Amino acid sequence: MKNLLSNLKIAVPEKIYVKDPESSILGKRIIEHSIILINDIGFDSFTFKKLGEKIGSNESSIYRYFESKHKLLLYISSWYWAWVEYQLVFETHSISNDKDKLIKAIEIVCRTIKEDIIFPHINKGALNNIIINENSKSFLTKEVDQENKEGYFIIYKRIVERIKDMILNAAPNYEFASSLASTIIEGSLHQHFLKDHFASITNCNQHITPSVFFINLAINTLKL
Amino acid sequence: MKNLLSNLKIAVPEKIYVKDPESSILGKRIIEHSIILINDIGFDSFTFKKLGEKIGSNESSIYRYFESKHKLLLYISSWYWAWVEYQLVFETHSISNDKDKLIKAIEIVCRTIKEDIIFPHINKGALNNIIINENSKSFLTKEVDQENKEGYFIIYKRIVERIKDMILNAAPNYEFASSLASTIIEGSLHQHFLKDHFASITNCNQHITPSVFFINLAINTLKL
DNA sequence: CAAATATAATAGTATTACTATCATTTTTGA
DNA sequence: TCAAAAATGATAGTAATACTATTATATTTG
Repeated sequence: MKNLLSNLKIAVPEKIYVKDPESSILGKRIIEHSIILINDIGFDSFTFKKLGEKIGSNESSIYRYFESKHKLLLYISSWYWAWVEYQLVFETHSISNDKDKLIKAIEIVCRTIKEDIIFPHINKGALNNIIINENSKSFLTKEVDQENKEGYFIIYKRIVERIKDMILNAAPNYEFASSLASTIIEGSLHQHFLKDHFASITNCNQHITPSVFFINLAINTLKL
Repeated sequence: MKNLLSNLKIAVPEKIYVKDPESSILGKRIIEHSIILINDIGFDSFTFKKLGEKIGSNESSIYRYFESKHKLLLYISSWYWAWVEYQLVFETHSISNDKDKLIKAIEIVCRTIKEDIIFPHINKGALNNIIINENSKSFLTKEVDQENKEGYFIIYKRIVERIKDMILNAAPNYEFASSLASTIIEGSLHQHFLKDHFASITNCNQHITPSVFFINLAINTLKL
C-alpha cells in the first residue's frame, strides 16, 4: 500500500499557483505550515507575513508560489477534495451492489479523514478543520464565476458528480440527484460545524456522525 | 394588513449594535444603503468609508452605530431571519394538518422573499442575495463561540427549532429532526447559490426551486 | 435659548496585501 | 569545478483597511 502510493501526486489545477509548491522543500513547508497556521488563527487573521515567520522564510518568497492568500486557500481546498476523491474511487471501486456502493461513498465524503502515513507533511486533522470552517470562503466571492471558468473548482464539482451518478445507479428514477449529492457534501461540513459550535440545532455528536444522518437520509429519500 | 404591520418592529439582539439604527434617519440610511452596497460589491470589499460616501455621511458617524462591519453583517443577518420567522409564524399559524404545516414552513424558509410594502427602506431582493452569498461569513469565524454566548445567533437557531418541532409533529419517531431542519435551511441557501454559479451540480433552476427539492426530500425521508 | 445630543471633519495608527528591487545562496550542467 | 542560472532572502515602498481620538458644527429638546 505504501509502495503503491509513494508515487502518487495529488493533482491540483495548475492555474491556482504561480509555482508548484510540490516542486520544492520551501513549497512543501508553505503548504504544511499554512494548514497548521490557518487552523490555529483562522483564515481571516492568516497572512503571508505570519506564515513567513513560522517557517523562517520571507514573505516575498511565499508570493513566488501563490499570488494571494485566497489562491492558497483554493489550493488547500482542491488538494483536500482531490484526496477525498482518491479515497472515494479507491474504496468504492470493488463494490458491485449499487446501494452498498452509495452508502460507502456517503460515508467517505461525510467522515473526517483519518491521519495516515501518506503525505506526511499534511496534517489531516487540521486540514479537515479548515475545510469545515473556511471552505465556503473559497467560493463565496464576487470572482466566483471567473474562477470557476478557469477551472479552480473542478475537483469539487467532479466529486459531486460522482455521488450523483451513484445515486442514479441506485435509484434511476430519482429526480434530484445533483441537488441531493451537493446537499450531502456541503451539508456534511455544516453538520460538523454545528456539532462543534451550535450543538442545539443538530443531532450530530460523537456517536451520531454526519455520515449516519446522511446515509439514513439518502436511504429513506431514495427508498432503498 | 398594512395597518396591522405598521407598528411592527423587527427585534434584533441589542448587543449587536452600539446605537439602534432603527432609532434615527441616519441609522435607517445605514441599513438601507449597506444592503445595497454589500449586494453590489460584496462584503469583502465593503467598507464604512465607501458606505459613508454613498449616504453622504461620515465614516466616524457609522462607527457610532456599529463597532465593525462584521457586527453590521450580524445585524443584517438577524434582521433577515427575524423577518423570515415572522412570515413563518404568520403563514403557518392557521394550518392544523401537521404535514401541510411542515410543507408550508419549508416553502417559506426556502423561497426568496418577495418585495413588499412593509419596511420600504429594506430592498428585499438585495437582502436575499446577501444572505445567500454572505451569511456563512457571519458565523465562520474564530469568535463564533463567544458571539453565540452573547446571543447573536438566537433568531437563526429559533427558526431551526421551529422547523424541528414541525418535523416532529408530522413524524414523531424521526430521529434526526434538528439535523434535517438545519440541513434544509442552510442547504436551501446553498442550492440558491449553486443555481446562480454552479448550475452543473444542482437540479434547481427557475422551475425546480429549492423549495420543491426540499419538500420532496422531507416528505420522502419522513414517509409522509 | 441654553444644554444636551448627534453628526461631521480631520488626523492619526498599526496592519494588510501586496509590488519592486537588489543581494545572497543554492543548484546545475558543461 | 566553476560559471551561469535559478531560488530565496532582505529591504523598502504603496495604497488601502479598520479602526480610535479629538474637535467642530449642527440639531434637538426641555
